[in-house]
Amino acid sequence: MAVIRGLRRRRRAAASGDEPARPRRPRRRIRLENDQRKAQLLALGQQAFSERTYDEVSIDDIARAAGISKGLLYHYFPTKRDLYLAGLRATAADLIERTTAAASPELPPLDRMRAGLDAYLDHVSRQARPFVALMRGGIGSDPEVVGVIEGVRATYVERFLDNAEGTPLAGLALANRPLLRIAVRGWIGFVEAASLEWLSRKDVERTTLRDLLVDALLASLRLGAAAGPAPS
Amino acid sequence: MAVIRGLRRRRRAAASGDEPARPRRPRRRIRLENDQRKAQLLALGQQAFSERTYDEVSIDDIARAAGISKGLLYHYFPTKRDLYLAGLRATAADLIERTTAAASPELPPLDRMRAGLDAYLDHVSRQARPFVALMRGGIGSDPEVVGVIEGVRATYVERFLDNAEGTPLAGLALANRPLLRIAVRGWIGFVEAASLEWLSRKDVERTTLRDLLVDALLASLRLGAAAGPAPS
DNA sequence: GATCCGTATTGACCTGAAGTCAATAGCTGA
DNA sequence: TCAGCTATTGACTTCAGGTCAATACGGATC
Repeated sequence: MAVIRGLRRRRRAAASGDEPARPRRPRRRIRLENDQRKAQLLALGQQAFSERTYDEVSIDDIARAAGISKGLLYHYFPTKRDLYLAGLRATAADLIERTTAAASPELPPLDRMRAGLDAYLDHVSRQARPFVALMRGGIGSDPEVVGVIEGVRATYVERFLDNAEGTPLAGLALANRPLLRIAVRGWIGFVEAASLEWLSRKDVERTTLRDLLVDALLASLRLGAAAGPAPS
Repeated sequence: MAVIRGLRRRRRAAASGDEPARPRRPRRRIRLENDQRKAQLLALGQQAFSERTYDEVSIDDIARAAGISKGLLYHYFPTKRDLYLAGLRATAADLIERTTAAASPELPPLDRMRAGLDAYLDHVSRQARPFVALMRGGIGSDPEVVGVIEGVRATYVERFLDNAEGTPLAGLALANRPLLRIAVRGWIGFVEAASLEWLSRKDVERTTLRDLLVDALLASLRLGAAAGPAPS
C-alpha cells in the first residue's frame, strides 16, 4: 500500500503539476511517559481484542485509536502477538487473583470451592465476549497463548487437588494417580463447557450452576480415586 | 494499473542485463479430472494442516506439493479457509460415522455408550496431532470452524440424551431441562479435556479411561436431572 | 492425421497488513 | 537558551493470500 502510494504521488507530481506538493505540516507530537504509553496501548489492545477477532484487529487500528503511528506501537510491543499476549496475561492474572482471594483458606472446603467458583463465574459473566472468543479458539494454536490458558488450568488443577484434602477424599495421595489427574483435568473442561453453555442462554441461576459444578467436582474426584468400571 | 505493470517490467529488464532472459520452457502441464484434482488437493490439505499450524501452512506449499500452480488451487478452493474447512468437515463426518456405526442401537444402553466412546477414543488416538491442534485453538475463532466443531458436539449431546432413555433416568423429559443440557454439554467438555490429558501421557489404559467417561456421563445426567445443591 | 474446442492450468500481478529503521521533534535539566 | 535524551514519525520492505487474462492439454470430429 505504502509503495503504491509513493508511486502514485510521484506519478501525479510528474504528470499533473496542478497539486503543488503541499508541505504537509506534521501534526503536533504528544509525548507520554514510557509507562503511561505502554499502559494505554495495553488497555486499547485488550479492548480491541475483546470486541473483534485477533485478525480482524489490525495494528493500524490500534495505533489510530491511540493517536500514534504504527512504528511507535512496535516500539512498545515487538509484534502484534506480544500485544495480544500481554493483554491475555493480564486478564489471566486477574482471574487467578480474584478466585484466589475469594477462596479463603479459612473457609470449610466446600465453601471454599463454592466461593472460588462464584468468583470464576462472576469473572466469566463480566468478560463474556472475550471469554467466549478465547475458548472458541482465540488466536490460532499459538504455543504461548495455549501456554497461558493451560497455566490457568494447571493452577486450578493443583488448587482443587489440594482443596480436596479436606473432603472425605483426604489422604489418598491424590496428585500422583494418573486417573485422578485425568478426572480433575476433565472436570476443568466440564466447567469451561458448562460456562459457555450457560452464557449462551442464562436460563439457570448462577448458584444452581455453581452447585452443579461443585457436585461434578466431587463426583470426578470420587471416580478418579476409585479405579473400578461402571456397574453393568 | 497498466502503467505500474509496465514500469515494473521495464525496470527489471533494464536493471538486470546479466541474466539472459532464458526462454523459460514451461513445464509440461498434467491435466487431471476435476474430481481427482479436488480429492488430491483435499488430501494434501488435510495432511499439511495436521502436521503444521493453519498459518504455518501456506497455499504455495500445498500447490507445490501437488505440483500445480497456486492459481489452480484457487480454482478448486476459493480461499485457504475453504480448503481447511473441507478437510475438517470430512474428518468430522468420519468421526460421527465411525462412532455411530460402533454404537449399535441393538446393544444395551451402557454397552452402546462404551462402544461409542471406544470408537471416539480410537479416532482420537489415531488422529492425535490434528485433534490436539484443533482443540487447542485450531484456526483462530473462525465462525465456520466453530460451527463444525459445535455441530459434532451437538450431535453427541442429542445422542447421549436419547441413549439415556434406556437408563435409570428414562422418562424425565430430559432435553428440555436447562440444567441437564448444561450438564451434558459440560460432560462433552469433560471428554475432550480428559482425552487431551490422556493423549499427553498415555499412562492409563484406554478401557479405564472409557469407563471413567461412562461413569462421568451417568453422574452428569444424575446431577443435571436432580436440581438440588450439594450437601454441606 | 489434422484441427477444433472446452476447460484445466498457468504465472505475473494486485492487495493489504505485519514489521523495520533512519530521521525528527518534544521535553528536561543545566 | 541550548544540548541531549528518547519518544515519535512515516516512508519503506516483506510476505502471503487472492485475481485474472492468456495458454495449452487432450478428447472429439472430420
